[in-house]
Formats: sequence, structure tokens, C-alpha cells
Amino acid sequence: MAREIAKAYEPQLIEPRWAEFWVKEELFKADANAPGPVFSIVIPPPNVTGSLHIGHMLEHTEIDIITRWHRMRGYNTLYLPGTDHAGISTQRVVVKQLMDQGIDYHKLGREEFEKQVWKWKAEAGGQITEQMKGIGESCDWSREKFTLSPEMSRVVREVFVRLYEEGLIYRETRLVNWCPDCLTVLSDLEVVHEERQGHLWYIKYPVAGTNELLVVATTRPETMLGDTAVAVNPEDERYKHLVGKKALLPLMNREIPIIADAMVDREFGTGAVKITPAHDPNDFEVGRRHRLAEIDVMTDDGKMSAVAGAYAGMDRFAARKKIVEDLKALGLLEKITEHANAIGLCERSKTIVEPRISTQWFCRMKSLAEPAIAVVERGEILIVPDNRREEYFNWMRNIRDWTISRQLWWGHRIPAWYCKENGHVTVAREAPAKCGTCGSSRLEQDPDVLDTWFSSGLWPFSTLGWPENTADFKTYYPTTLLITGYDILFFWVARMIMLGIHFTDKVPFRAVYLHSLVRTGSGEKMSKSKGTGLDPVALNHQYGTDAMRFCLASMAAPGTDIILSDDRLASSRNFANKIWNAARFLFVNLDKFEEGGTKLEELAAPEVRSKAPYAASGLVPLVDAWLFARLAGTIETMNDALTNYRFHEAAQGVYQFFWGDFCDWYIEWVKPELLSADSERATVAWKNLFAAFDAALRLLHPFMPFLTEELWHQLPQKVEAKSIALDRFPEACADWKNAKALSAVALIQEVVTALRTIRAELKLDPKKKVAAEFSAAETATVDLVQANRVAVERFAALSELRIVPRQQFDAKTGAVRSTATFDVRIAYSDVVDVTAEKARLKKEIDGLQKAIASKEAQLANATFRSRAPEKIIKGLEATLAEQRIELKKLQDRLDQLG
RNA sequence: AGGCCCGUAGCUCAGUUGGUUAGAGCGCUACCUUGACACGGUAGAGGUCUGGGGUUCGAGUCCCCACGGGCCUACCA
Repeated sequence: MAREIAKAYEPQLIEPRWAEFWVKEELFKADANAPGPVFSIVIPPPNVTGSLHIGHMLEHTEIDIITRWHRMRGYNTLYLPGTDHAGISTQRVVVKQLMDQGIDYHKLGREEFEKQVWKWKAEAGGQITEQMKGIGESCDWSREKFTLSPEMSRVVREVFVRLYEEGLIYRETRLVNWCPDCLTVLSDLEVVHEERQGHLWYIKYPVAGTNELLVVATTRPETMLGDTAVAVNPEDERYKHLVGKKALLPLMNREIPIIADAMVDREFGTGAVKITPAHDPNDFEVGRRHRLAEIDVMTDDGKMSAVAGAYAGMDRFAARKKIVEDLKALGLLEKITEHANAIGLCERSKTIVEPRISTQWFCRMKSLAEPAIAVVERGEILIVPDNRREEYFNWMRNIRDWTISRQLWWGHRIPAWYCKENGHVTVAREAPAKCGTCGSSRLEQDPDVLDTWFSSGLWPFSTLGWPENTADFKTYYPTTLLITGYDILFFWVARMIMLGIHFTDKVPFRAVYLHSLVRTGSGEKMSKSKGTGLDPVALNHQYGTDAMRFCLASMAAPGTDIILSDDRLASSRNFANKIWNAARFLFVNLDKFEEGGTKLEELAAPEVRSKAPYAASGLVPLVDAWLFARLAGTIETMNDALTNYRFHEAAQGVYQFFWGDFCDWYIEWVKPELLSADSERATVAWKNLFAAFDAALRLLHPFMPFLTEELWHQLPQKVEAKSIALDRFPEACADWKNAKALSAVALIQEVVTALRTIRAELKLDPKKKVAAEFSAAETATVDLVQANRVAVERFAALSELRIVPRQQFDAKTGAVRSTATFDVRIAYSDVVDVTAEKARLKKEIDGLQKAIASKEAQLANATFRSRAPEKIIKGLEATLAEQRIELKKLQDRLDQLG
């Protein structure tokens, strides 16, 4: 029966089918009671608002490769998927959507708004999950979680209450980061700093009761409306006489004290600082020290407030302009200078963050951080690449309390109730019927929600059933590994470690692999808003998901960012096509072979494959032995690479094996034998070929799941076998290792290449068969080439390879190539380009002479001989000997050419 | 202000503890539409590892300085 197999690999025709199959068959459903070592990994939950971007593609590719690899090695494997409710982003998205419909969400009311968000989530929120299924991630979808589900909410409340009871969560009024666009407080981490060119305005403050003017410099003139003091350094002779006097605040006509505080830098500006405790972190500190009034001159949406005098109601930036103009008109503006400063922006909205006094909930971090530092120090959690360890330590050792409340409606509502009678606070797991202190039933729940990262911080154990000691929790916690981006090391990783240890007494994961960031061609972080992002879904469609995965993996060297290019993607696509065509070759020829009566079952059934390599006439043919030796080496390389998260090395290993060894050499070598009349040799070749092909598919499967699944199903499998994903990753059999076969084939390859090189230089028609001569000093070399003469003749398109003794080797005519171990020659009657040949020889002689000279010098050095390891010296001497022989040959050849 | 990373072939990148003529993919050149594959085959050209100094028998690899690029942390108005 002839097999149908397309000429080129068309991933679009294959991927959807397998993606659906994997999900439908629940192939990756984990069993907490299954035997074997455990591998478990939880997904860094992507925002439910999001769609798959290139960063996810990289992250998920790495996770899936490691996961599939473990599963194929017999681990009890769990890859737990899920999404994050992403408080601010999601709320922003839905608010905007409502606004587009002309609906103000405030008017809708909290309850109705929440309903709208859930509705939106149900309709649009599953996009990324669907995309993950589409790209074939081997998740256990039955265990999918959402950070805001009732199940997760229970855990969040449990954690909040416990921390509150332990005194680690508290409520306080202080200066916080406020986003006037998102209308919520932000944690320090959610404020991104950007260097901007601004100005320094020098403003004259009249000193009450004198004719003096005190000049202060500020970057934010609009805040002066809330000034409650002017500060100078106590040591500053220029201003000593003014301390204790009053300044008259321009525009507001308010008297404010002139105070002395050591925080003032005498060198900066004028050495006199306006103090606005309600709008600047430094000033806030000074204000508390000196018991100054805190006047908030702004509203929550960044406008000037009622206490801002004539400027009330103006936008904060418009007010700045107007204030500067007014000061100028009054003659109170001394000068304006250029000044660069780092400005705080809201991560989400990019709005300039306003420091503002507010009552919020905080989490005390110091005591949580200490054990989290210790586990990393002790290596109980491995951070890879390890240079990130220092960043982690640095941040953890200087950790500050975490603002955990947010003025949003979408999120985990803070489980605190205020007594309307007397303000008592009751914190509880479930809504209390009455105040825990006074018994009043007039309670009101805190309107705020928790920072999204608060629930994310519980992810590794909340998803596995904690606080119950479930089977999942017992089996899969601590998780084995976390793969995530280094940009959320503090946001997320650090907090999971702290909360994980605190609540479970165990680390949440044994290792953290921080993957690279995918950058644009110009090296910037890809950004959707700038339009510089690549759409992985489109690219997957264009090149195939497997090609995309392979490409990302092959570039994913730890610690280096990835710049993705079309060229690189195309090369991975070509690799997929190469494999496809290797399969095509097998099946097309198999059709012919089967006409002889031997069926695929007999050549490639699992039990047949398991006994490879097969011998012909009692001996495993050299090239077959070589192929399996290469296979064993590749398996070891890949296992070693993946153990150390060196995805690029593993990818390179399988690429080299499949394309270089399997396609370029092995298939070419055995081609004639596959349809040979010698049916024993043909059968052996087929069996070995299929066994190696099958092993190669399994090696490649974690990287290219679709293609390998498709081709694997074309080989006979055990009756109950459903997927290559559940087959075993090949193991490097000790029997396969064969150093002799490796070096023997390497020599044959060298001979072939030397002959081909001559042909190319002589510009011989590739189809024209010519005679060649071979000679070598060692008998073993001669025997080897003799034994493989037919293969060499075919590889180099020779009519005949004559093996001649050294002394009979005619190097005087024709074109010659020599190595230290052998010489080859092709007789050629036409005129050879002597000048070119001489130039080539001279260049090679030059290089060799340099190499020889440096080795001779090194070996002549007594210190080197006494200090270098024996192995190096011996190696050097051996190479030197070879190079001398080669040099001699080249020089002789050059002499012959005159 | 402090800390980290990077600078290797035209391009994008590898190069594990310092050790023998520095690798890959793409691109380029030449030849080849051979019965798996032009998303292919064969052969080839092309770097002295940003610059300078140092340690060492020996440095792309370790140290110092400079230049160039990126990132993180940080309350100088």
C-alpha cells in the first residue's frame, strides 16, 4: 500500500489535530497516587486579560520542553495551568469597554461592575488558555486554576487573617504612591522610574518681618500650595539667622516656619528646601519630625483640591504652568534651570505617580524575608543563572513593607470590617455578624481589594489544595521548578518564597530558572503599545509552532536575551521540513521494499526497534555502529544540557544528530543497501534505520511535539500506545558507545571531504565519475578505507578508488590533498590552476608554520613542561607531530608545482 | 548614587571549571534542479575575540582601567 506523504511539511494541516487530541484525551492528566519520582511545575499565571505574546511563547516553550522531557523519563509529572485575575489591568480593560458604551462604572455600582467583569472574563478571558491549548502545551487542564476563584479566595482570606493575627499585616496612614489615573495606591515595585529632562524653579519666599527673600529650588512648583515649612541645614551659616522666623508662602499668603533639619543638602539648589509633607517622601519624614501640618492640595484624580486656593480644580500640570506664570508676574521667580531627574510612573498607565497621604494596609516584610534569604543562601532553592542570586539578596536585605491594599473593585476584598459605632476593626475569614470588640452589628467591610501579587504569592500551594493536606499537596508540593522571567523576581518569585516558607514550612520550589527576555532587533524590550512586539500566533502560523519552539529553544542560552529574526525562524522551519523529508524518504522507499514481501511491522515494531542495532553476517556494520554511538552521545549531551537548563545546547545536539549525522551521512551511506539484493543487509539496514529514526523522534519530541507526534504514529506502535509524549525518552545504552566506530567513520568522512574538495577545485561536473588514488602509512587506515571503498566511491562520485602503497603514490600529477594520515589524488589531464593551487598551499603552510612554531616554543619552555598537566603536553606533542608531517607534505607539493 | 550584564565572522548568537589551528545558523561565493528535501546538496571565503594594562608556563575565558550598549535597585528637593 502506497503511503501518502506531502512533499513539504505543512504544519498548519497537522497541528490543530494533535492539539485537540492531546486535550481531548486528557493525555497529561496527573495522578497524585502514581508511582515514580515527581516532577511538578506550576505555570506563572498569565493575566486573564492577556493574549499570548512572544515572552509567554518562550516561557511556555521552556516549561513544556522540561515537562515533556521529565514525563518521557518516567516521572510522575504535573504541569499545572491557570490564569491571574490581574486587578488593575482587568479593571482598566472593562472600565474602558463600559466607557465606550457610554457607561460610567461608578454609576453602575460595585456589585454590578463585578458582574460585568465576570461576564467579560467568561467571554473574553479564556483567550490565552485557548492559545496555550493551540500550541500544544502539555498541561493538566483538569487542574486549571484562576487566582480569583472562590477556591483561591478562601486561601487568600486564610492567609490574610493569619498574617493579621500574627501582627504582620497592619493598617496605617502614611505617604504612598498614588496613581491618579488608576485611582489606586501602588506598591513601590509598581512604580517604574524614568529619567526625564525637567526644570528646577527657583522661587523667592519673603521672610516675614524682614526685607529678605529666601530662595528655594523645586522641581514641582505646584506642590508649594501645600508647603508647611521651609528647611535649611542647621550648619548652614547663610541661613542660621533665619531659623525660627516665618516665611510668607507666595500665592497662598500663609506664614510657614523656617526650620533646621540635617536632611537638607547645602550644596543642592540654594540650600533651602520648601517642605510639602503631603506630597514628597522626604518632606513627609521632615514633617513628622517637626510635627508640621500635612496639607493635601490634590484630589485623587490629580487635580488641585479645594485647599489649593485659586488653583482649585485645575489639573496638576496646568496648575504648575499657571503657578510659574503667576510667580513670574509677582517677580518671585528668580530663575529656571535645566534639571534631569528620575520620575516615577505607574507601571500600568504610565501616568506620573503622585506621592500622597493615605490610609492603607501593609505587610511587614522583614521577618518574612529572613528565612527566604536563608534558603537561597543554603542552596535549598537554586536560582539560575546564579548572578540573579545577588539581585535577590540585595533586594531582600533592603526590603520595605509592602502596600497590599488597592482601591479597586476587581480583586480579593480585604476581609476587614469596621464597626460603624466606634471604628473597631474585625478581621475574619467569613463576614462577621457583629463587631468582635463591642458586639455591634453595624459593620461595613473595607471597600479595598488586595494587590494581585498577594494572591499570586500563594500560587504554588494554593493551587495544590493548601491549607488542606490533599493528595496533590502531599505529592506535588514543593514543586520541582519555577520557570519565569527575571523581571518579576521581586514582584512574584521573592514573595512566593517568603509566603511559601511562612505558611508551609517548605520552600515552594527547589529551583528557579529565570529565562531571557525576547527583544526587538534594536535590542529593546518588545512592547505592544510601541508596536514592536512580534505576534507569536501569527509566527506560529507562518513557520509552524514546532519551528517557533525550536528556534526559541535554540537561542535560549541562560542569561542572554533573545533577538528573534526571520532568518533564524526560517532555519528552524527548514529543520522541521528536513525531518519531514527524511520520513518521506523512509516511507517512499519502504513502499518499494515492501513489494519484496517484508512489511513495516517486521522492520519497525517496538520490540524490533528495541533490539537495534542489528548485525549483518554476525557483525554490526560500521556505519550502523557509528550511528548508534552518535545517538548515545547525543542523548547524553541532551540530558546533561536539559538538566542545566541549557536549552540551546540540547537543541543544537538534536539538530546536529538529525540533520548532520542521520540525514547527511547515515541515510546517504545506506541508501543503496536499502533496496539491495542482499536481503539480509537490506533488512538490517531498514531495522537500524527505523530504530534510529524512532529514537531521534523521541529525542526531538520535547522540542517539536507536533511533527514528532505525527511521524511517530506512522511507525508501528504498541496497541495501547496513544502518544509519543507518553513514550520513553531514549536512554544511552552502554552497548551503543563505540569510540572505534566514531573515529573510523570520522576518517572516512575526512577522505570523502578531501576528494570532494579536489573535485570542487577542479570544477568537475558533479555527475562525472573520475578515478582517484588513496594512500596511507598505517595499515589499519588502508584496511579501513579498503573495507569502505564502495561507500567512498559513491560519496565522492568516483569510477574507482585505487588504493596504492605509499611509495607508488603518484603525487606529481593531478590534484592532491594530504593530511597527516593519508593522501588522495585525482588524476586530471586538463590544466590545473597552478597559481591558485600554489596560493592555497602557501596559505596553509603559513598557518601550519605558525601553529608549529608556537607549539615548539611552548614545549621548549621548561616552566610549561613542569607546570602544565601531562595530558596537555602529550596532546600538544601528538598534534605537533601530525602537523609536521602535514607541513612536509604541503611543502613537497609546493616544490613539485615549481 | 549603588549593583549587575553584554561588546567574538557581514547579521543574530554559542564558547561549562584558563590549555592543543575560536564554533553554529543566516547571509555571501562557486558548482549542482541526482529518483526524501532548492525549506535541498557539495565545496569555499570570512573573526585574533571593543581598546589598553596586568596575573599566568599559557587568557576570548581571571583582575584593573577606558570606551560603547542594555538592565535592576534608590526618597536628593
